[in-house]
Amino acid sequence: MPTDNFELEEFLPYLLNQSAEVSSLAFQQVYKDRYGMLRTEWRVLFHLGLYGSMTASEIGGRARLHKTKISRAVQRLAERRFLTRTKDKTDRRVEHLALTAQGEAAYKDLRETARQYEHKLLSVLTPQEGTVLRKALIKLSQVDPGRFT
Amino acid sequence: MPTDNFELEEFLPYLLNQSAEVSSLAFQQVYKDRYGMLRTEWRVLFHLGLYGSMTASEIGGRARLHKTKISRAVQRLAERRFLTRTKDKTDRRVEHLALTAQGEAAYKDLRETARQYEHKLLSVLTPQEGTVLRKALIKLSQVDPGRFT
DNA sequence: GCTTGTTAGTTACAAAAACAACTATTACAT
DNA sequence: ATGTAATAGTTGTTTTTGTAACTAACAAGC
Repeated sequence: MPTDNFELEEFLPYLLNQSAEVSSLAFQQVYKDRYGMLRTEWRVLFHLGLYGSMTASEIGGRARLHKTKISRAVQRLAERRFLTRTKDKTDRRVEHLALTAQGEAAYKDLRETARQYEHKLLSVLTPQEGTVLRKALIKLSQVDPGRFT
Repeated sequence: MPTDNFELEEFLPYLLNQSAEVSSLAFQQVYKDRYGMLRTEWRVLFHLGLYGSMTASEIGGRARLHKTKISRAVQRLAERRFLTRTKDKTDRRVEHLALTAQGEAAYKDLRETARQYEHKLLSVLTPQEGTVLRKALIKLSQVDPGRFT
């Protein structure tokens, strides 16, 4: 039985992954069951609901999602009439994406569910932990990935 | 431009996922480049390195990994001589897994790298943030996933 | 004009994950 | 003892993802 002072259970990337997984699971079930959406689709939906009409690459920039993922998510969302795509007049490469009424409704429903869900999550923590956690996560998620290497 | 008080960038599962992804990326590169390992393989290796000989399902219980993932990770690790599998005498269903010398060496190397890497990650945060973050994550990761639903 | 480079987005193929069904072995209840 | 359920682990099939190569349109330099 080896003994050393390294604890896997305290290794930050490990903890982050475990927490992310646990905290996503129940919510994932919601958008999957109610709307048959995948994680990327949900994200695209939320970006559009939150910031209005955007292009695929704008979403990609904000959400750190690869363009192929977005392309496929947009396709599926369009097929299911959650969003519409309209070509830009001046630059025919870009497409403006916007939620349909149905997409808007799904967004609002999920947003409300998300709010409640987050509330439940936070109830596991003290208020101070909640605040600091969020702050720390914002810092971490904004780290330049190339910073180490 | 819709305005409402819900901020995607502050939604906890979203933040957790983003941070987990960012924080895993650089380290993932290490075990991939140096040992050709996948994430699950690295986890299995670490569990064995940390807790000594274990069975596949013990690892699964601790790491919350599905048995099929473990099965395949163990296969690959065994092929590459990072671990050995020996059948239990009394219960012929179970196999005891243990690191080979080579596996032990890889584990130690990666553990040291992990330590340093974590140090760099933490340098983005204040000491207080680091402590509280870890505590909060431990709480979150231990939440029963069925608690909501 | 034309050549070269860049950007938006798609498509094709390979790698990995998820899920379900399976074998083998042990436990347990009648 | 024997039929049923449970456990350990594997295998096969389907989804998703990752990666690279591609088309189309614009931009810039000459």
